[in-house]
Amino acid sequence: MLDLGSDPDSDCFTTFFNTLSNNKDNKIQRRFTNQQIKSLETIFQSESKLEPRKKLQLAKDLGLQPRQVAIWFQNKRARWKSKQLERDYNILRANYDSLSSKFDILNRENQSLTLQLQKLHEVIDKKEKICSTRENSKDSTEEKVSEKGLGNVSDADSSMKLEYPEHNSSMLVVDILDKANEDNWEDLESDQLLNEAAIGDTSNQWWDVWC
DNA sequence: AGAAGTCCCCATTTTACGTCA
DNA sequence: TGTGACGTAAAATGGGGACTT
Repeated sequence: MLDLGSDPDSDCFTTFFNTLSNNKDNKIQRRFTNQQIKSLETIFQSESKLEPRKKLQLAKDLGLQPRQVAIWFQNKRARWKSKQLERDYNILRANYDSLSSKFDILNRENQSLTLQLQKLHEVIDKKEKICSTRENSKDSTEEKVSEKGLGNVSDADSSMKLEYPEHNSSMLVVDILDKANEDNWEDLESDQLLNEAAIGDTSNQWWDVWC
């Protein structure tokens, strides 16, 4: 290997070296000059495939064999394709990461909502049992009063009225459901609903006024 | 229809050259 | 400072498919 100690990127060096190689081995030059590369790159930017006539003209202009020009364009297309593949991969990877992140957020939200729903079902069941017990006990008392001749009580009066007292700090579950039934229910944030339902305030729960 | 020529793509090899111990 | 091993990019090769004549 010749080491001339000069800038290997300079045209002078390359030309000189190629000349040496040509004279020594009587072969065509192996490395193209910077000027040749520049011309080839410029044309490649506008057309990645060369027409035969243009190829011959370009080879003549650059002092190369037409076959060399054709090979250069083939290799250049391969290199460009490889780079493009890398760019596409990076774009797809970024999109995937973004979607994956969103999926994780939605998944966690879904788990949280499922848990909250389960708790609500448990509370409803519990309260319904309590209501049922109280109603039975009230009915038996009224039967006793009626037997003592205090008058008949109409069904309407005896039926339990579901009255909601004013409750500023919490939203009733029916309100939540009404809200969810609106057209824009998708806009409701789960956190908002949970906050409005005052799940965390055990001293003043909406289900305390259920009966 | 099929043989010959040409071009291109693709995988692979060869070569040039920089870096580092 | 010289040198050989190694890695990498570029140039070249060869096989095979598609197309034209």
